[in-house]
Amino acid sequence: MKQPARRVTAAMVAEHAGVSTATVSLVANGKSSGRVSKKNEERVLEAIRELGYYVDSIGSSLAKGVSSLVILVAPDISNPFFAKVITGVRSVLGNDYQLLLSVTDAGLSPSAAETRRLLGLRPAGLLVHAPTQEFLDDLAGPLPLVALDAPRIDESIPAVNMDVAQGAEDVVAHFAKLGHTKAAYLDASTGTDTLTVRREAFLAAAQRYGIEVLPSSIDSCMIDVKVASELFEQRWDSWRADGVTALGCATDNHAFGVLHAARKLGLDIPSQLAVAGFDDLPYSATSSPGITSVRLNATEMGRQAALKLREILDGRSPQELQSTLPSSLMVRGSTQPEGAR
Amino acid sequence: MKQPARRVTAAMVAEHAGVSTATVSLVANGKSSGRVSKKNEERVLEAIRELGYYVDSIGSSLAKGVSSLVILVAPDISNPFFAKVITGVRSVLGNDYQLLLSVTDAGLSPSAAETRRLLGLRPAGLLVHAPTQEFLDDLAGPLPLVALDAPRIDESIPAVNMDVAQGAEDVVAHFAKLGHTKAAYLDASTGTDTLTVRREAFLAAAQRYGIEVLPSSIDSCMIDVKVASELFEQRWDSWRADGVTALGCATDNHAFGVLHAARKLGLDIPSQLAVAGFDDLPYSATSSPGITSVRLNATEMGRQAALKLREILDGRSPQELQSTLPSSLMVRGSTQPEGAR
DNA sequence: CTGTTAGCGCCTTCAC
DNA sequence: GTGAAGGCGCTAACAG
Repeated sequence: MKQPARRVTAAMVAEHAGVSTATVSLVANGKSSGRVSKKNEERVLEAIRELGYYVDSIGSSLAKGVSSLVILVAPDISNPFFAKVITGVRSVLGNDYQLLLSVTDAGLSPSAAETRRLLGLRPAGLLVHAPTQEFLDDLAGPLPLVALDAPRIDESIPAVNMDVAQGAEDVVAHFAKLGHTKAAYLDASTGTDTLTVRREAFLAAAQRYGIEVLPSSIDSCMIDVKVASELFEQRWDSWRADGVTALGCATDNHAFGVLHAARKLGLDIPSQLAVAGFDDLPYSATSSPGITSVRLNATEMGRQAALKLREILDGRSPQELQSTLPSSLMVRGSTQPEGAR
Repeated sequence: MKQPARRVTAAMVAEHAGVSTATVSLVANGKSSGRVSKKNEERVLEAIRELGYYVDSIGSSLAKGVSSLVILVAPDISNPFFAKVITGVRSVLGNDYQLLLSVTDAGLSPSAAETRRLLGLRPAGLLVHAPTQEFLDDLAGPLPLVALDAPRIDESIPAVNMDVAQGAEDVVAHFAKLGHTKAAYLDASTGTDTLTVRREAFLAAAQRYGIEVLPSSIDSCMIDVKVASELFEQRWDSWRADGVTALGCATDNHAFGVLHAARKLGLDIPSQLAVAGFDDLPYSATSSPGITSVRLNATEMGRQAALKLREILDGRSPQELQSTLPSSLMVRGSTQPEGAR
């Protein structure tokens, strides 16, 4: 398979095989059955192989008005959680669509300009993780789209969510059962809805369970171990003074930061402070102490989102427009000493 | 900005503004200075705003023969390390190119078919993380490309690497200084070159430093905390019998698995076994014990790779075709008790 | 300066 | 079952 100086076009293949470009198109797209004679089909296939031809998706997209691209818009790829989502998506999309990720800067939703560039690619569909309403407004079109992890999104938009509210409630119930009466909450400053829901559900549940969370015991920072560590180190004195003995974290990354700071401060987890997070990262089970965390099934979320998108792309409307995946609380050493379990 | 049913094309804008499509193209691409009258330019701008027009990159790419896409091919996105690479790349690419990630299944290089689909997009350039030679062969063209983390790649291919060999040597030297004489190595089974270099450099250094690494003390598994944990649990008895007191891990993820298993086995790290890894993941500093690890500057790698690519895209040839970034050993509790440092 | 023209590579009618 | 022709939206080259 020698590499020709020039791109191999369908026209070259057609000439080489002694057929027209229409026939080449049919064969190359697997639409030949019953429309192209066996003999010509073989010839074309042969020529394709010989010349190393592949369909130019630019020309194809232009002609068809749409590409075979599915773009997964991911505001925060640093979350290891995300790799699992991709695995799920890929398992469904297979070879029929080409999956590409669009990553933005740390936790930020794409700007309007970036959104337009995305649309300029004429993707067949979009999978959007934790979209902001603003982003969806920018999109403003009938583009097939499924949102992931978008708990408060407009009901008309297909979405797959995780039951983080239940997770937050489980955390609080767990704290209550352990006898805590004063808690703090370390929020993430990226204002995605899932984080808002986590916080609000935590606070609401706290009230129900009679756990006090003072406004001064709520703070937030970026999803970054180091930043979280520094923030906690700063705030701990005051929280301790307030009588805080339990801490809910918006993400396991925050919890890691707290663990790190605690070690530095000589603060014992969980006897002096119980810490719980969300996401159940792979590392959460293996840290020391292990982090009690709300497990979310990322692979399944990716899978279901891709399934919904395919339904839409195939012209069927999804059975359930929005679905919610269950969460479960993984109790580990950061809230409860090993022996007590 | 009302959304019309149909896509807004340059022709519509031209009509609306009373100019030709060529003028619209010039203005929309910022190439109007000195070629379009102020008056017409304003009119076009006005029309663009009014209609909500944006350049269709499909049509544009077709006409120009190349897109403004830079595709980052990433075999293993689950590595948190990777998010940093992206940050670095983005900081250089800015708005001039559109960065998209192509992800494959866990650690595998793209298949030839996937590669062709990638090429079908006519990317302006490719950034490839840990490419296999096979992948580069499939590419077979004069496409601007920069490899990342490809220590053994053909010298004619621009690449940015990290000095993992030095890192491996540092680990061994550290072990030697601590008095270890028998070590094991837990390799990653994804056969990328950087992993081969890590292992070989480790073994070579071990020989120089008089540390014995029995063939039976080398094993490998996927880059996955759980899998690594299970493998170590299985092998530890035999390694201990061989007198192994130090363990080099191909990645911090492996080291995490080992830590996890050690806790289960009641094995004390580092007094019974010293463990070191590569990558210095954010979690490595905050686990307990912290993991001694070879730090690699991922952000800088992304930045430099993007810079090289830009040079190529701008028609300049990179000053240095290949460069290597230094690594540094972060010593933590997994090899040396806190007090001893 | 500005408009016209001719493709870029492909797919989809529409005749044959 | 096949080929010729038109057009997707844009840009570059060329006339005016």
